[in-house]
Amino acid sequence: MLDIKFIRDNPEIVKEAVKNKKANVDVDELLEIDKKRRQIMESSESLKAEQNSKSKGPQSPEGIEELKKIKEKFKELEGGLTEIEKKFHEIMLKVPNIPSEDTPVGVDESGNKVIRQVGKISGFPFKPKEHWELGQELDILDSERAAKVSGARFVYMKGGLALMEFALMQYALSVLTDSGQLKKIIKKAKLDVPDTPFIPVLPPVFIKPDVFQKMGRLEPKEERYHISSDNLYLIGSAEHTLGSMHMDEFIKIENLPLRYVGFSTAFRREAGSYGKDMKGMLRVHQFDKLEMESFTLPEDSVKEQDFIVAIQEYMIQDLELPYQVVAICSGDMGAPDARQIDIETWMPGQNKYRETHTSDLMTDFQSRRLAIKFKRDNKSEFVHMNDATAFAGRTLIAIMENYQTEKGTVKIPKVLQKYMGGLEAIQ
RNA sequence: GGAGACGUGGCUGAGUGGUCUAAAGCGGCUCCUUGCUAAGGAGUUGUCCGGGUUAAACUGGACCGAAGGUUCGAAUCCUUCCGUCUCCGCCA
Repeated sequence: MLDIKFIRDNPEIVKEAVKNKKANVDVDELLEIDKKRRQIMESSESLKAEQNSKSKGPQSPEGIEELKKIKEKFKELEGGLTEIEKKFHEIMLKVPNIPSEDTPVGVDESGNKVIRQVGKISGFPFKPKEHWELGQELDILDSERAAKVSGARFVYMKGGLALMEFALMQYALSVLTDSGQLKKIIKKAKLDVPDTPFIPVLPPVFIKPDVFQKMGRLEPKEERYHISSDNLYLIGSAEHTLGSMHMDEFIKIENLPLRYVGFSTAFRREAGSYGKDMKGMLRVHQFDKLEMESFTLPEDSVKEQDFIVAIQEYMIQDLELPYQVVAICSGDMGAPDARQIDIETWMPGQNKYRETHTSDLMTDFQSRRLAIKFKRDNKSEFVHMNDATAFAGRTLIAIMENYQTEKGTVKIPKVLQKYMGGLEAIQ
């Protein structure tokens, strides 16, 4: 949510953002409703002030009659106010965040800009297979039985693949929780951010509807799993319950930046992607993800995102995977984002870069709805929030396809071997 | 899931229809005194939404777990929900 004062003072900037983000919001209507809302508020509040001052202590019968009249008038005004506030709030929730200045303007993914490509795409002396072929042949990925038991877009991950997921997560945790390694990353990327380690968290995977709404992640609802018996949603990312963890709290300024790394299963209905990426585990209803979430001072949030991207790149480089960094354009980014940067990792089987990581700079868009603040010079301000993928299941696809051999086996990246009992290949 | 108790400011805790503009204590902050691993005194104290202001000052309203309701008037009465605790049951 944006600050209504900001919208009042900068209607053109907001209109531009609405247009570039393809949001369906009438800013002029919003401002008109805001004006009306404040008018009603003023008259209803002064009426209430009158009522308050007159209703002190026991009343004479005439006094009660007079107060009854004030009450009736007040109720009438208040009814109108409730209605208009509801409308006001509805539109406010739809206003998207303002894209950062360096966000490319564009209507869809064709407007995204590749910032850099890193790592050499290695040629194979044979035709590289797709991950689902490798997985099936090595008996580490079973979609057929998963379909039988759970339906389409589910998988069983088995044997070396199951082990590799845990290895990947453990490797990432070892980097993110170690200030020494973070310091190295900061130095290498020439950044000026503290080396505060990420606090590991295993968050809940259920979330209440109102909290989901405040995170700006409830929509599109068709994408969410809803448990009607308890009116709860399944999260689509650990971000959803990590970001809302400090809802309605003041974070002490000396605790900023506050960084978390959360592991959870992510649930996605994948509505609207019928027939797309049906094979294997690229697009599934359920996958595991390690997610970074950080709360910072407003002036630090952009470098925080740069830092987070540097961490992502550092770890992908450690896995020796070729990738590209992509600035997502206004029309393709999420409504709560100010700046979205994706990392696409090379997948030789598909002969394409595919999205494996994303990084979202939310500025105060979420914290304003969630009321997450800090105090500075006796004033309260909203924190800024960043969230980003550390690793998700898709990275395993990139590893399988890049590390495959002619015999159809999959070698294990060096940095992961120690987390897999020294295993060097899945065969 | 069953039975019972409870939810008040940063914390402890009083308040069962009007004097609550929420007592008192602790903590925090500011100043004073004293003089040294400390003590004492005075003052101050939250959040949100309006108005006002360059910014403040100032000012109106709301907030006692949440949402509704009763009443001229609700922390206090009623309803629903959420949460916490105790006991029982079930259980990785």
